Amino acid sequence: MRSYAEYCSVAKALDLVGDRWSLLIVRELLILGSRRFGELQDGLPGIATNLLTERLRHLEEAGVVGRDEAGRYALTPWGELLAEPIYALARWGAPLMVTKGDDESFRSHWLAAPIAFIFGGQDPGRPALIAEIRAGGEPITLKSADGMVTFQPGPAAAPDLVISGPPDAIIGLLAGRLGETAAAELGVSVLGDLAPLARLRQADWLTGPESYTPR
Amino acid sequence: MRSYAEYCSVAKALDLVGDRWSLLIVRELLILGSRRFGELQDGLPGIATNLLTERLRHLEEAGVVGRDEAGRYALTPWGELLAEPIYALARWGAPLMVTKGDDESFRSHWLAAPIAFIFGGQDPGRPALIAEIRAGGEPITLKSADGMVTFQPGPAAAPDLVISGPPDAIIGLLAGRLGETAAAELGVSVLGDLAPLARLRQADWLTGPESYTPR
DNA sequence: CTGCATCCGGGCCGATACTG
DNA sequence: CAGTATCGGCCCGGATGCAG
Repeated sequence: MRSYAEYCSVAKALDLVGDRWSLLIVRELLILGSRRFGELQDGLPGIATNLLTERLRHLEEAGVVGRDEAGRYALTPWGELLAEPIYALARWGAPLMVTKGDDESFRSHWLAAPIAFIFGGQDPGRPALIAEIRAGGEPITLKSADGMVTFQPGPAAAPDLVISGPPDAIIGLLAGRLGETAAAELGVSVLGDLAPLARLRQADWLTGPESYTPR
Repeated sequence: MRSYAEYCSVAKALDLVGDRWSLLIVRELLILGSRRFGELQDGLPGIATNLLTERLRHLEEAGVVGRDEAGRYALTPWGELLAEPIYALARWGAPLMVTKGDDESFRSHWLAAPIAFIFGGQDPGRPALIAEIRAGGEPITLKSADGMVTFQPGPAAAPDLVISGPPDAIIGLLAGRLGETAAAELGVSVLGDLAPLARLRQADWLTGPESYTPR
């Protein structure tokens, strides 16, 4: 992208990561760690290979992305700092997540951001729990331990709870916006007890004031 | 911009504000409040008028921007929430601000972000102070009162301190990266006592670890 | 003067084919 | 698997025109 040529930090940041796809490439590396070209491509449905190549080269030049011994792409320490702007954008876009359009693609690891907001922070009183979430594609694991809730891609070894269903309904259930019966009507099936999960929840993500809802 | 069509909060946010210029339009409205078309144009050097029109329409449709009684553009409550992602981006891009290129345009109100980081937070022990900063174009005012430092566009009525000079040197001085003599060599002139200003400073913006410096 | 609409050249994007 | 090459089309940039 052509530079804005402004002596402004926002403009300079956008000069580096403002191109189409760039921030989504960073999102992939942020959530999943180092990735190969083909893995990135899978997490960016519809991206053209030449664009992925060009963006990666550009991000490498800028010092945002590097390559490990195995030739896989990974964020540099400076690139990791993009977590803040990206998660801030994700939180801002949260009201747009109430329903999933049929034409929209989905990868289960994209649930990392919602999970980070809903179960964020530390709380010593929070019960330990391992939940496996199956929202399509590869399952993901949500683990509560030592008062912290963490996200992991991949299935859980010994889950206390397994939740399966469409992603929008699962987000509604996790966020507390939908009850178990309401979620069940939307196709969510639960194996195990949901009550401990409700005690993990911190934020009212997606349940903010009406006035913030777009349109 | 064409939609990413992903069920992901980041992608959906970028569907709305990921176009070229969009976030900079929001930056203008965030810093300066409601603005007219021509005022926006002045704060976005190089934007084509048709693009400004198109972006404003798009942001209006999305519920990010509205118009007041006088027909001026202003952020909606939801649009105001973009402050977080935009300021996060600004902070991330901070290491790129050490020097100003000659080809880069500058508007003094863009100093709002640096000032917010350098003098952020509340601190009851902070002295009261009014400083006028002349970095080119319209002066801006930095006011410390009740432990908070605030930014205002426009000159100060009764400043305790007036700082004039090129923007990059002024940022270096404000951030504490440059001493008064070093800043003077770069063309900064100071009227009044700088010592109280140094006591306002909170963050080590732009003085972070070397490893974060790109390239 | 402000706020836009139109037009056009060029560059960026998207899709597919192709190669080591 | 990891890109490179190519090409049509859309978006961007800059200039111009115009109505209130």
